[in-house]
Amino acid sequence: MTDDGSAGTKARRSDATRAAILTAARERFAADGYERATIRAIAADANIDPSMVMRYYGNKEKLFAAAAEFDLRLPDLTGVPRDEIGTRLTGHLVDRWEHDDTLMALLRAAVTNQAAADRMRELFAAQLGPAVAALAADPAEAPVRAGLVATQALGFALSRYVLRLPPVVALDRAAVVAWLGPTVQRYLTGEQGE
Amino acid sequence: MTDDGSAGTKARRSDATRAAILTAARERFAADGYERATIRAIAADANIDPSMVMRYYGNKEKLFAAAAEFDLRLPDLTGVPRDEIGTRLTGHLVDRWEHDDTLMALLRAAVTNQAAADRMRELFAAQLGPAVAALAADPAEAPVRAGLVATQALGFALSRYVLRLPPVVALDRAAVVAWLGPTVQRYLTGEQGE
DNA sequence: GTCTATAATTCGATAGAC
DNA sequence: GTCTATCGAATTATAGAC
Repeated sequence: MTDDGSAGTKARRSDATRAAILTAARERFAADGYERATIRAIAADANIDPSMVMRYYGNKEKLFAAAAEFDLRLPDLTGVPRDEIGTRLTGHLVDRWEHDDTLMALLRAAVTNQAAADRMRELFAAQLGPAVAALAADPAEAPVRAGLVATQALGFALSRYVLRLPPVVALDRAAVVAWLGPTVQRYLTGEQGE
Repeated sequence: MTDDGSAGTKARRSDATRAAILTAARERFAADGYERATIRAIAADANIDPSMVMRYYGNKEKLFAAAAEFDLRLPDLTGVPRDEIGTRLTGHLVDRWEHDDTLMALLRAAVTNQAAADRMRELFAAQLGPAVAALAADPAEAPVRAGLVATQALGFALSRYVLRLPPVVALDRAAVVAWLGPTVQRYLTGEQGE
């Protein structure tokens, strides 16, 4: 990041090592949580020496910060038919959970690590919040609606990927969207108590 | 438990100590999760020597098992008007979260500890599952419905008490019931995609 | 850039005096 | 029953040789 070297196209040898460390870190943080994911184990997964992790990322906290960088990549929903945005958003979120370890790392770590919880709050405030605000009739209630969507999205991920509640694990993608989609739809566009 | 002594009404001195340990353990496990809740810290909270914790409960795992014993105390919903069971169940669950550290201890620990996750699965299978089955038109789909209720209930608790997402923390009890009640109602008695 | 050696802590658990 | 002392293991992090 700080030194581009002489050739712009030539990747430094260390870049591959850095990337390998990040991948291994994401997997370990996702599988074990913050405190049980050790630098030694991450280094072993990346086939390097533990001291290299320290050299590249300074300490465990900064390594986590780098590994937990995440973009929800929310699609633009303003053009979608209003009664379909719940299912569309639900489907997108399921796909993001399913194919990227980063959200799992963030979730598992956020339960026992303050910095990770801060990051998670920031993620929803900076990414989900604005997306919901763009859809809301009344911008003032956008934060609440985004928060409600978060409860269902996070609860689904917790139940399916962390706790592995059998009936929740058994649902296929279509069933998840069919069950959770209307809930998300109501949180985005509906009213209390109906 | 194993020795009643000579007088049935006289509590042994050790009973108070055991209870103090359990209370402190629940608070620490709830606040810090399984690995960060140390036996030393629990003993300090209970104003006793750390070795006493080991003497009474053997090891950390058994201490957690004792501290995480929990009863959801689900009310009988069979007499409640069918369209009100969602709000009734939601209100009850919020109250259970709010006034007992045990569920928080279980949730925080379950994210990084296998035994705690097993306990959480067992809790829902043994307590929420049957209650939902008693209400379901088709008993075969009761587990799925109970699982869906779990995703929303756990996601709410995670967002409000663990991650402390500001918009979710700001909701008062009535708003929580008004927003989440209909969701739980649909999971209990409704259909997919509507 | 890479690795060895090790410092400095912290934790669960045990042994044994009183 | 209670406490002191400590073991053995594991962790993050650093210093320094090559």
